[in-house]
Formats: sequence, C-alpha cells, structure tokens
Amino acid sequence: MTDLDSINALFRRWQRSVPLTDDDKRAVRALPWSRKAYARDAYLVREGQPTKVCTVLIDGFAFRQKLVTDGARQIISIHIPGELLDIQNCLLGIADHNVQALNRCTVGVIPKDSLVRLTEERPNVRRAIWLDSLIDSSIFREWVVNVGRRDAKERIAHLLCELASRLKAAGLVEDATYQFPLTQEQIGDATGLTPVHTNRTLQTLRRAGLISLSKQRLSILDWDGLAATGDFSDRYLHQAV
Amino acid sequence: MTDLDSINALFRRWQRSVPLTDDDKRAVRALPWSRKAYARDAYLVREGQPTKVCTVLIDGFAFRQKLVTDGARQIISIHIPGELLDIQNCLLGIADHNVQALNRCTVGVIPKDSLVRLTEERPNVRRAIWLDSLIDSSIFREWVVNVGRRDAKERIAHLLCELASRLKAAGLVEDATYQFPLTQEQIGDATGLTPVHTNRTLQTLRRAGLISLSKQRLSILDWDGLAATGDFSDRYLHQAV
DNA sequence: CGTTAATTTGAGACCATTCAATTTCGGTGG
DNA sequence: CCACCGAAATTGAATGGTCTCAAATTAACG
Repeated sequence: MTDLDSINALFRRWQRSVPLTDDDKRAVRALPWSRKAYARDAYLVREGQPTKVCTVLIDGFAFRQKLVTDGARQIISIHIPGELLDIQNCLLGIADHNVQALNRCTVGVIPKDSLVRLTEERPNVRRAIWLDSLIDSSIFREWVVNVGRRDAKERIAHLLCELASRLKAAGLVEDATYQFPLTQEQIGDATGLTPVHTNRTLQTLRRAGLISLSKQRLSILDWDGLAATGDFSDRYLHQAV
Repeated sequence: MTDLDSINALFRRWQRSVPLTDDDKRAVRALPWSRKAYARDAYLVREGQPTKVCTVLIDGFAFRQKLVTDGARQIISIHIPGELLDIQNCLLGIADHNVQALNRCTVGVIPKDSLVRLTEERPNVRRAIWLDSLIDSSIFREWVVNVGRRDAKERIAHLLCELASRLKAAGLVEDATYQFPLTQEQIGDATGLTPVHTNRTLQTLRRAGLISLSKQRLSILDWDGLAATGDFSDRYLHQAV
C-alpha cells in the first residue's frame, strides 16, 4: 500500500491483546499489500468464489451476509476499521458467505499465501489473528442467541449496544453521539426482522427515551436502559483491557 | 488417558484435511490427557468461568448454549465425537457460553497451556485446529441465517440435514436411519422455537414423507426433499474430500 | 410398575409480516 | 438555488406464523 499508516488500525486492534515487536510490524508492513476502494453495497467477497486474498478493513464499514433461496438476506456481522474481513479465506478453499461494503470503504488486500506464511513466521501475529477470529466466533454465537431468543425490541437494542461497544473499544468514537451508517432495512437484515417492523421498533426505543436515531446519527441517551432492554453484556466481546 | 485409542476420532477428523505425521500423533498422545465422563445435561463449561482446559468429545454428544435473562435457552451448536468443544478457551480468559452434555458422554481434557504449546511446536496440528475452528465459525454463521431468515419448517429441516451430513462425513453413520439424541425441546432450543411448535412442525415434516422420527431414531426418507425444504447446501460445512 | 420426562393436542392471543400508500430525506442536474 | 428524482423512512390495516397456557397421552427408566 502506498500509505502504510493505514495498517495502524490493524496494529492498534491487535495490540489490545498481543504485544507486537517492531520486527512483527515490519513483517506485516512488508507483505505485498494492495489497496482497494469499494462503493456502497459493492461485493468484496462472493459466496461460492474460490478464495485468494485476505482483506483488512481500513476505512468505512462492511458486513457479511448470506442469501436464502427466497431472496431474503441475513446479515451475519458488521465490521469496523481494523478488522480482518475474511480470515477464513486463508484456509478454506471456497467462500461460504458474501461480504459487502456498508458504505464507501477502503481496504488492504493481501494474497492469502503471504498471510499464511507470515503466521508461520511471526508467533505474535499468529496469536493476534487467532484471538481475533475466536472473538469473531464469539460474536456469531451471540448473534445466534439474539435472533433466536430475543424479541424485536431486544434484538435491535442489543445490536446497537454491540456496535457502540466495539466502536468505543476501537477508539473510533468518543461521545454518545456518532455516525451510524446502517439503514433500517440493514438493521432488519441483521436482526431477522422486516424493515417495517424495524421502523416501528426503533420508534418504540425512541419513545422510551433510550436512543435518538435520524439522518445516520445515533445517540444512546440511556446506556444502562438500552443495555437492559437488549439483555446486553459485553463479556462476549472479550475486549477487556 | 488410559485408553489412547480414544484420540483416534480426533485424528480421523483432522486428517480429513491436514496430513499428520507419526511425530505429530506422538506429540498429541504425549499431552497430559485426562479422561472424564458426564451425565446427560451435565455442564462441561459454564459461562463466566475462567478457562483452564480444552476438551475433546470422545463419545456421545454435547452442545453449546447461552441463556437469556428471561431464562430462555438458545443452543448454539451441537457437537459429535472427534470435535474440540471449547478451543476458544485456549486464548480467551473467561468462558462466554455454556457447554452441556446432550447425552451420557466421555471427553478427553487437556490443560490449555499444553495445547497452546503443542500448536507452537507442531505446524500440522496447528493448521488442523485452525481449520476446525474456522469451520466452526462457518457453522455459527449458517445458524444465524437459519434462525434469522427461515421459518419453522425450514429451520428444523436444515438442522436435521446438517447433523446427518456431519455424522456421515465423520463416518459415524452408514445408512439413512440412526440414533438421534435430541429431544423436541432441544430441537426447539437450537432453532429458536417453542417445544410445542417444534412438535407440530415435526409432524408436518413427517406427513410430507420427508422424515420419520420417534424414540430417538431418525430416518431421512427423502434426502433431496428435506434438503430442499431446509434450503440446505453443505458448502458451509467445508467437508469436501 | 410406578414415576417422571417427553410428546401430543386444542384454543386463543400476540408479535411480526405482508401489502400498499404516503411522507421525508439526500443527491443531482438544470 | 430550486426542481426533481430515487431511496429511505413512516403509517395503516389485515393476515398469519408462532407463542402461551393448559391438559392429555405416551414413552423412558429405575
């Protein structure tokens, strides 16, 4: 990549749990990076495609999704800068889900072989990647619970808490009001709800004084209340410092 | 473990994708294994507990679950012999979900530090474990889709297809009729349904001539029909040989 | 053979969906 | 800067899938 500083989000994330030496960082920087930009809704990975590269989100948001036969879409996770979008592509031969840009975003791309080689050579990096993917897994598990055993109000409250919590831990937001790039349809796709019901549920949360959300700006007015409504505890994010 | 052959299920599973040398196997056998038996419904891991060991399922079935505040339970995955139940315990300090025995089962237990050390020393083993946990992740993703975007009939059909497919790939069943240890309540907990509705939905599947299920024995009478009903494709299991 | 767990059935209520229409927002070109 | 346009958000009403509560039946087990 021309702008090597873009990798810093990645380092910051990894170093939350694993110490990286200068040699580690040099090795990561020395990978054959290429930089790529995607428009809103563009596909970064398509289910069924052979996997060749691994992608780090540098700027903007992305999400993973799968489509069912009747055309409905389920969003499986939402990603913020500094996260690896498709680490499973390093070992699995065929992509098992789609990755899409949530808004205009830029990513760093590494051929999967070089990344695998790096993990062989740099134990700290390996450990950081391993840990990251285990946390990924934990988030998937929580999402199964969210769509499986919570009602609409709880699901959406939980989703908002998770995103806020992760953004805060990543140092990407400071206060309780910040840019929130999901449309109501996308919130619905992430929670297994229709856009109509998502809309009504958001109104309920607003009327309860828990959030204010309009024009892509979200304010969490009552964190404890929202967390209680969404049955949210941040343990599954494993981001304790 | 007194009976070292119990590890064979593990080796068979790993070798589906990664070749293991005799040295690799010796190293795995040399780990400080202990063997443990659990009664039906016994807890192997409890959410919130510090993690100290890693567990391989040797015989019987187990499942992972989380409880929500109102007491409802969501089953997150179901495990068959040869699978690692809690590999995330190697790196994450606190368990983020519960693991329970589905029926009477026996497991092999390894202190997590020894397993971590083994992954440092044996690249093949490391690769096998990594791959396994990536497939785990893929299954979680599919479950999010299952409970998020499929109706009751589809969810249950999908669950039955997944289990059948995994059991077959593991060489644990031969024909279309085999022991199926889930109660209807557990099927409901795995699909985000109530036991009552699970019961009615199973009757629908029976009446459609797709399955026969009674007294813990499942027959898939029409695989293609069941797979179509459940929108099932085995790609996400990554078990192609 | 008794006791508990698991399955099954019925009826009514409710949460979420569907379908359709309206309003507001955001971006673009004249 | 305003007019226009498509996308997103909002509203209404009717339908429907799933839940709840309760009771009956059957299976599992010591």
